[in-house]
Amino acid sequence: MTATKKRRREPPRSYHHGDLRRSLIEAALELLAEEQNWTFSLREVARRARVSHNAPYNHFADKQQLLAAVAASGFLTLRDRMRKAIEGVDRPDAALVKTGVVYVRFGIENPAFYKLMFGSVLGSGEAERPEDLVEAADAAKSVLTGIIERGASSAVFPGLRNDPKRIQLASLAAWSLVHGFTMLAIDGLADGLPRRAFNAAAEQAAKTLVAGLKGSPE
Amino acid sequence: MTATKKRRREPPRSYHHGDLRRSLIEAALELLAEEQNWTFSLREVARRARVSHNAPYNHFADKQQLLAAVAASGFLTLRDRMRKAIEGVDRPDAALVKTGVVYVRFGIENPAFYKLMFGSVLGSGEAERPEDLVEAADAAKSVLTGIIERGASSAVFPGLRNDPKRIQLASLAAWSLVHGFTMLAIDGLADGLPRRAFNAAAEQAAKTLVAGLKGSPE
DNA sequence: CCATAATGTGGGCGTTGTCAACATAGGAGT
DNA sequence: ACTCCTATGTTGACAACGCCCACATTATGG
Repeated sequence: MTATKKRRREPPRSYHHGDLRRSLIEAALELLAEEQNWTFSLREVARRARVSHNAPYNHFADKQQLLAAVAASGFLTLRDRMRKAIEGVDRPDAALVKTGVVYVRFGIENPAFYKLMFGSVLGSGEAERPEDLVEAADAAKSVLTGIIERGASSAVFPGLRNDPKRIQLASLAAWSLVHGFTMLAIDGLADGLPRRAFNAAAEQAAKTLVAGLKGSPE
Repeated sequence: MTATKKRRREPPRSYHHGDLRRSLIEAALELLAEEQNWTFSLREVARRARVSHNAPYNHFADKQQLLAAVAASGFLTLRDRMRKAIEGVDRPDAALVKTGVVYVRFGIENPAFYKLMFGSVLGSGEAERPEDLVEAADAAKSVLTGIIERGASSAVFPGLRNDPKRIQLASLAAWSLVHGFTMLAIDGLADGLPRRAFNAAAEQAAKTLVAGLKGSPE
């Protein structure tokens, strides 16, 4: 697919839009950033993209599916940011802390976006979870898991004993910590921490967990 | 002439309801449990309580306020469960682990309820957060904080040095861990852990953090 | 005993999500 | 080139929603 399509100079003023699917996702992202929630209507998204209120249904089965696509894109950019953040870092313990800080910052800087990623579809009680979304979420998690695996195999985290089961649990704990921290910070439940103290607090929290991983097994 | 009053009859179901406010909250809880989300309409809640679609507005400014009341009640029962769980436990480290497990279990057993507590109002981008709700959330958190304070003053968590600032951060980290773990578990992102493994996993995660707290300061 | 607040009812407005029917454009096969 | 198919867009409609209004009914206290 994506063979070389004829690049018509004709701008998308025609009846057909060109790449409406992407436009809709971008419009949704705009609204999300402006209103800091996803209560905007599908019709409003369509208006932004200058199409009729029913055009979106050619690309998304319903509003949920559009939100799911937005959420998936969020997980992917989050993954990329974490990857970039640890490009030069060798020590797994340092990398883990760094990743946590970047993760939390992403959430705090895009609160509504971050909440949407987890809140709009994943936990909405729908048994039907779009494949793309779950994949994207796993891709983000795999950054954490990868670091912990390296730490386990290089004996930086001796408590894990290089045991896949323990590694899995530790990764889950790490994700839990950063995810929970981010959520609480966004929700304004992180005590009276001033805005710029979040980074330090996140770093401290991550270090506490890493200290636990460095220790011997219980 | 038309306004003839027949007030000799007095069934318990009079024009006024009695305690509609509570009934509405209970109806909302029912719907929440049944549908596992809070997309139900305010009118549906009113129907459950057998009142007109406008009666709720005498007790709640809007739908959000009703959900906020439901959320607040959730935080209070969560607090109670945690308190009860550690009634006989003396050692702060054991109490902390126990509390975490109970916390996670509450969330997993009432997934939609738990998500509502954090998702419907707190993080909805509204600057206006009902006082009751924030208070109730703090009350739940205070159980964790209380344990960590005891651990700090009794030198079970020497890393904290009995320093209020460090205690605050550690409490936040603890809450982050259990909150994040619960959310991920609810969202089905906790790997392929079988349902009954959650307890063990939660316990392990909590222990890892506690191990970090027990260690010396960095 | 009645004025007034508290509480519940019915009607209505503008908007929403989604369905159905129809219109248009671009390609594939002949 | 012509036709037909399919992807994609449009308009129209409907029931349901949140919330506002005016009004009805009860409770209360001066």
